[in-house]
Amino acid sequence: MTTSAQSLAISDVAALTGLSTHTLRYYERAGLMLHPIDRSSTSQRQYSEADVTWVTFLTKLRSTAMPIARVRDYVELARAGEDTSAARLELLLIHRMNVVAQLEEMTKSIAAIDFKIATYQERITA
Amino acid sequence: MTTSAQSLAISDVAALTGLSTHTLRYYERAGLMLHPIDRSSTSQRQYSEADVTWVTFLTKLRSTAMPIARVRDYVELARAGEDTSAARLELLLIHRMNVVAQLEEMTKSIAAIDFKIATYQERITA
DNA sequence: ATAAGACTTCGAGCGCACTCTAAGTCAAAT
DNA sequence: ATTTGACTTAGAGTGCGCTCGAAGTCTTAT
Repeated sequence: MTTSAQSLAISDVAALTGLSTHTLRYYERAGLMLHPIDRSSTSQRQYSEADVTWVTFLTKLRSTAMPIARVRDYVELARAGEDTSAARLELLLIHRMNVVAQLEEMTKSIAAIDFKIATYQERITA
Repeated sequence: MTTSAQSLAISDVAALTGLSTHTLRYYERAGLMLHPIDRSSTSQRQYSEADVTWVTFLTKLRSTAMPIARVRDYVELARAGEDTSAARLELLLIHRMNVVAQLEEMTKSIAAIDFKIATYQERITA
């Protein structure tokens, strides 16, 4: 239900990002968007390309387990203007450390699972 | 509060595994243990080394986002006896695929985050 | 002997992140 | 003209995984 080359309907954004329209509205309500999404004359949301770019980045933060509240902190800094760059950088660097720790833990876990898998495979082929 | 060299109190297991005593009891109630944990004469739980080994593996499954219900499926297979080995192997192999997919997604996400971090660092040093 | 503290049970409560419902408006298709 | 289906809102409901509370028992230290 695209209304122009420049603006996308919520269903388009849902299709592009893999989020449901419910979730997109929820994210906006939860203060995770950089600004309220533009509305048509009939008050339907009109997403810009930049909005989609942001939603896409947002899903990267979420898929690395950044809590909604932290994303909101980041967004509030972004809305506060250019002089919060250092604070936003710090927030991302701290998050990056968490992600690296998660990856390490998962890597250790998969090694344990692989070990178990190997014992099953030996047992079964025997 | 260890009661012997062979059996461990719930608080010991909590300390060893990083889980809370509440969580250990919850896991048992939820059917995630291979069998009910032995009790002392005063009905306090007495964990064996094998129990701790299992809890440790269980935390590996959980830390790779295996749902409680799937862990329970695995445990029920294990309880059903030796001839469910193939089914347990299959369950672990499917889980392994999920974990690899998660790792890939997180790796893509961290790349996007790193890109963003780099733009902040350029902006700040400029 | 008494007090402190760890244990027990069962069930309720919580936090997170959606996810859905209901009632209503609007636009495009037949 | 009417039906279909997507959209809107506010608020309630859901599912998961714990997490806690209350009331009581038992052990250990003073």
